[in-house]
Amino acid sequence: MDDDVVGSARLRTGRRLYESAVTNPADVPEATVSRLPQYLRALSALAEAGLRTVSSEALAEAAGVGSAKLRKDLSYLGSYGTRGVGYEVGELHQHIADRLGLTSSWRVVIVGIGNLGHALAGYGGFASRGFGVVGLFDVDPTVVGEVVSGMPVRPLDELEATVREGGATIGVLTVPAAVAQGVCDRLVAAGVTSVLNFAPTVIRVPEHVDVRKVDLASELQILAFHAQRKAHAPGAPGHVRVGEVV
Amino acid sequence: MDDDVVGSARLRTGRRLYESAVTNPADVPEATVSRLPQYLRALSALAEAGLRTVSSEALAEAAGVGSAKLRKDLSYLGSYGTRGVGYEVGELHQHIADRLGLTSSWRVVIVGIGNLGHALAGYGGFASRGFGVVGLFDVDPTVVGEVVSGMPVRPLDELEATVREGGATIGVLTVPAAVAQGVCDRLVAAGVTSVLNFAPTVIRVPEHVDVRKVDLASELQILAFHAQRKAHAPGAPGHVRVGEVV
DNA sequence: TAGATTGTTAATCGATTAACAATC
DNA sequence: TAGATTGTTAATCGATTAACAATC
Repeated sequence: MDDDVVGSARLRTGRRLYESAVTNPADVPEATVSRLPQYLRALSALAEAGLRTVSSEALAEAAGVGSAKLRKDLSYLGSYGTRGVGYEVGELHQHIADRLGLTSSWRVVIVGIGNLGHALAGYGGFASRGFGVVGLFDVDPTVVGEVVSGMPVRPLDELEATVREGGATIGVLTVPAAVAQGVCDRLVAAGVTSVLNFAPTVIRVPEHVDVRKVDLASELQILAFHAQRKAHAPGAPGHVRVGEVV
Repeated sequence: MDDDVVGSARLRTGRRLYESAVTNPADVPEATVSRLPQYLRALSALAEAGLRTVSSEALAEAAGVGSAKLRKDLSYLGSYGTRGVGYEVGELHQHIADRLGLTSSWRVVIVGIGNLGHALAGYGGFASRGFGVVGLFDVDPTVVGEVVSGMPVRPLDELEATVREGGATIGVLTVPAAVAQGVCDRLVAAGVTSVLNFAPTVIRVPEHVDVRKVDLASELQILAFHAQRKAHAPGAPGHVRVGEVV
């Protein structure tokens, strides 16, 4: 699990000593990056089902996208398919996992061990995918000391020391909105460069830090928008166009 | 809270009897829809801070976007600003809330009361935003009957009856991937038309049903991709270009 | 070789952005 | 009126899609 920094240069298959034809990670479009985890999951499922090779058509179906999009996405990573045959399931899985950095071991801290923090700390998907939780933190003295999934909840004071000693680079924020920015600043100061923010607020970070936001309320509101759109659509039951004489 | 179907036609401000110039909800771009909750949140914060009016520049700053994008987004909803002045905070909040359908009361069921289901059931943001939880479900007999946030967990058998009687149209899936499709099918058959899927699997639904997916593992993997990109970037410590003679 | 399927091209579509005329 | 700020235009950018030449 502990590959070195130039991990992707390793020559597992004995092919491609020079990767000049392969796109740089920086050149992979963001929309493509966001779909790589889906492809990885689909490939895992296909491997478990015993398949050795898969066509772009079948893999796309399993991942819930169109086959043209899938082939375009994979083309950004390089050419790992065989015309007339398809993709070798295990090999493609390995390539994508490499590109996603899942062959490194990323160290994660979770700050805010409320309901959601508890749920995330107990999430089995961390370890199996190259993510190791190295610290759980909370301010609440009644929560501090509690053991969650085999790991004690520490006081917030110990945040910086643990991040530094544990070498954590990913921070998960499950704190109230009001304190999210402050906690984030401390994480960044201690060396975290990637933040997954569950707090319902905008947080600002220096340019070298990545933030992704997961927002339950927003997701529900977007669903509500479309539900309302359906209800108001012409032809929908009870729909009346504004200004229309009924 | 219980506005009727033509709620957005109500004439709160006495203006705009005919809305012909205003875009249909169907015409609001998806990217814009996904930002409306952020704007709503920013407006709430500004209102709490006592502001009456706000410029696109200041609102954009609070929402974490550019001002040009904000003005373009708002233009899809209609013209609620005043040139030379800005937007009236309360009025704009009301308009966006209307468009998102938050003045209706959406009924929600949550299926799968594990760690994450617990967290969501206890989430305070539901009620305050026009979402009412009308049912919690699990298959596990040791969980069924437990009272979570004042509501008893019911056996899965009662899913259809509760969805129908409660008039739920939104279903939240916090079940294992293996059973997600089956539970989703039952939700849809019972009348749910919007699904928020936390299960790490692709689920298929009829065309009239909306699905949004929240996926912790994917989010972490996307962060890992960018972290790896940073580590491999030219100039990064320890970076060696593939094929380069060191 | 014939059939199958990739990888790539080019057209289309949708989103972002800067600039500025309209107008309060 | 003069200053400020919106709403819209048009250019640019990025993502999607269908079609098909390349090739196994």
